[in-house]
Amino acid sequence: MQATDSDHSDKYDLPKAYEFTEVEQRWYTRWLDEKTFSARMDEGKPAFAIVIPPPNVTGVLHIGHALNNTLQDLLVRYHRMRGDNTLWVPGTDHAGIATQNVVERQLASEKLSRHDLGREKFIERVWAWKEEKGGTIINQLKRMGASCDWDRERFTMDEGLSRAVREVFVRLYKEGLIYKGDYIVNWCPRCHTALADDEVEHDPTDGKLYHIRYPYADGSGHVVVATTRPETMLGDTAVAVHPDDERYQHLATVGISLPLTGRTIPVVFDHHVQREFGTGALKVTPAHDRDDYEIGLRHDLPRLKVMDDRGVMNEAAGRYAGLDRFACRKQIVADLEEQGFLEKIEDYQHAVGKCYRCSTVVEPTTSKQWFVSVRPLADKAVAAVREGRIALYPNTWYRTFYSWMDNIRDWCISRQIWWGHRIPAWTCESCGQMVVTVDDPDVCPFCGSTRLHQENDVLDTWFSSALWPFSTLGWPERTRELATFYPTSVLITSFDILFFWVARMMMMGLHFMDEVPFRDVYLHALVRDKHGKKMSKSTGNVIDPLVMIEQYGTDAFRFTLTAFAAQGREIRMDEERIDGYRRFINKLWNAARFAQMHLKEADPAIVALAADTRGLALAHRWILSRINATIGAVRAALDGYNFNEVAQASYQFVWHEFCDWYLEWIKADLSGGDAAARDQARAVLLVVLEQVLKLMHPVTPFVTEEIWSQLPGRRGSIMVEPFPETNPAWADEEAEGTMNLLMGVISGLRTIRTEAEVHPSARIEATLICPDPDKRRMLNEFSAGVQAMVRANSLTIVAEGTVPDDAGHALVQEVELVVPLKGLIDVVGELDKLAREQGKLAKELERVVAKLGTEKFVRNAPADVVAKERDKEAELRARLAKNMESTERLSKLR
RNA sequence: GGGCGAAUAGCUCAGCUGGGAGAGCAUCGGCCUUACAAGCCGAGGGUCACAGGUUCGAGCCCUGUUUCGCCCACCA
Repeated sequence: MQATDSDHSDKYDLPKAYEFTEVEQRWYTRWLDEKTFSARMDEGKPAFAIVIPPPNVTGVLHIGHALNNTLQDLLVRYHRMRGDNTLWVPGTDHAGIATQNVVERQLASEKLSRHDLGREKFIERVWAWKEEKGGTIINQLKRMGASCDWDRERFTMDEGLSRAVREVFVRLYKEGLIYKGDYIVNWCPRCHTALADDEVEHDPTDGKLYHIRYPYADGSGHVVVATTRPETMLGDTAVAVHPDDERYQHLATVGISLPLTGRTIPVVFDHHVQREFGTGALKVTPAHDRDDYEIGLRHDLPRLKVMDDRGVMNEAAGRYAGLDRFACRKQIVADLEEQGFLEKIEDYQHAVGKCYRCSTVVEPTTSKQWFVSVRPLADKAVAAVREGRIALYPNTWYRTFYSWMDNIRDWCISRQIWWGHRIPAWTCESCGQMVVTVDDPDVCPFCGSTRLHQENDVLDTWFSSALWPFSTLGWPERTRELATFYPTSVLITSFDILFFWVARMMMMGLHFMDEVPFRDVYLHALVRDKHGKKMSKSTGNVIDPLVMIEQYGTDAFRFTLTAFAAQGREIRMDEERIDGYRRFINKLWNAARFAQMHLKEADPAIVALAADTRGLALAHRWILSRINATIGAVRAALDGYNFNEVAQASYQFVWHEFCDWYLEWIKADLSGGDAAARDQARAVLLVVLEQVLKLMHPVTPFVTEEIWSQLPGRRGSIMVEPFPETNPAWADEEAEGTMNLLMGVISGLRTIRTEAEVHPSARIEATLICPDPDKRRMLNEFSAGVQAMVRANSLTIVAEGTVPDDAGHALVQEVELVVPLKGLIDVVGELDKLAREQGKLAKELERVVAKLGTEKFVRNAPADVVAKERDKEAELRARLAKNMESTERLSKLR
């Protein structure tokens, strides 16, 4: 350990401040060397498996990944310690369009395009990129402390997974669940590919609404249609109106003369048309608009494509051919204007679909694409969720899940890019048959021709990730891993890919494995900045996990993420909180340092002393009872995915119970002359510290491992220690009750000291007036402890007495605290405080009395609630009386 | 248009099946009390968005309203 001399003192073996950087590197390396993360394939034990949501191979770790992987690691470490047969499968996704874009940008800087290289060379180039740069995010996950079984790392395009993709494609095709069809899709003219519906983002955009006169074919008048995209009128093949719209009934036989082209198109009647919008007449362009496409189907309208793949007008656009779609729009508007067809132009805000990768305005267009018929697959997924075979956390997602699944459309799986799984379908150029096989065919099975041409398209990236839970375990082979770990236990992911990914894994898993892919789905929140804004580079509010790790340490960062991970939709990350938890980690470190100072010479055998709980002194029984409660709370929180409560419970215990009270209380025993008391304190201190470390290990693996390794006794990794279990012998209500009284008295006396501005190092004399004999006995028994904690020279405990005029005074659990303070009392301030307190007490008492006076309350409320109210009344009356006494007493001093 | 979520201390958030409003940070006062000044001891601070309702009792359940955020959707 490299620490400066000033950080050390001879007394301690540990440096004064926790040096996380060195500790983290040292331990992670060692864990890897010792293969502590590897699944032990111990089939006799319950299996616990998680597959990582594979980050894009192009990715760099952002705070969402950090959260996602912290929560997974938390569960994995927890279950590993519980002795489960635990596996966490890591890996990355080939991320078709994203990765292709990265490499294309690289090429562009060399003034090349992928077409200059050709398909094969280009793909080689992408692989080369992947080998060189693709490991970034994996290394970053390691910095987070992720305990994945790295020997099992997978990539969606590695050999086994590619095999699984082909297998699935072929089977679905043979079952008739994959088909190729002419369909309207979202086309990105820049990426040159079709996009799935959910790959299109709709941004509100300021545009124009053009009102155009469409003359009747017989010249008897015109109808006005409104459109935001006038260039598409070249592809209009009808005008639609609502069937019940009386204004247009006469048009059934007339027809429309399409401006600028003179083509005659029919008027059709369709319920889709909103009568209230504009003039209630809608131009129909089946080849370039999704709704119009549907209308076209219903009325058997021709589909006239007027643009090509690049968004440039084609020959069907007549004299507009060759113009870019937006240039064409201008020209059309100018021409309409000139020829008197333009009625008006309005400013108009509407949602424009944009490519999620490059933000180019998407062009709906018809083309040949491959689809999965999802209905039958979706039904299985819905059934599994309805029957509780898959549970969603938080449960608010059920409704959303069902409504999405009910409205699901066929999934367009073909992409016109090169990087990805090329569709395993060949067309025979001799006989025209389609051949779909897992292995590349040499000859056409229909005619024996060798002239086979494979589809150019690749599959949507999500197609391979939909198979992830079983493809990573070796499917289609029937591996031991599959038998052992499928279905996986839980999927932890962000809710924004519930439909992209989670739902599709359910469909594929149920279809091919005949079993759910995971039993639980935990959807965590999106991380935003502390004002609730999305983090983005342009806003400059990005919190970079690696910077946080360097600045505050991985454990502090992980603890923060855990503390924020309540079951909600958003997390507002505040860097100050990370700093706060860094202090917490340091606090734990120093508590351990203190313990170490007293334990390093201790014989590990003393631990046996802690087993006889009845023989232990109060503070020890109390802390064991508290750690026991904390263990229960942490386990329950982990089992219910209430991660924030895991953090909350450990924080509260470590800082405010273990450090603030217990360590202070046992200091006297640890360094006092009573050997028996000292050994007992050492024993319980060690036991509790061990429990704390194990309990916190899943959240803060590094610091706990480091401290663990320094404790007396021969020790292996804390990672494989059994996770703490509640112990009924530790639960001790009596000890807790007594300690609560003592802590209350101590706090009360400290308050009196502070308010009278008694110097912290000055000693006081105190008297406790305690009518209750039981409490009096307790106070007498632990008087030495109380005196030490409040720096009192003497503590007199009496059954009754009067309070001198010139004394600090308080009432705690029916014990009066009296501290004579000659001339130190701020009489005016005290009176003021008493008056305020009196007001509060009186008001509260009034409420309680009224409540108890209500017959219905006494009759209807449970007995314990009523009893509680009665106790409260008595207590309030007593406190009020004491308050008045004090007021009277102090008034005399004024 | 439909759906979902949020609104609690100055800030960021907990508050699980209804039974005396909590934490961290920030603020104020006092302390280098030998584990930790990255600390310790103490104090102040809230009409639980608003209006109704159910109930003996509501931050929590119901209805409506406002503000903010997100998702879905075929108003060109």
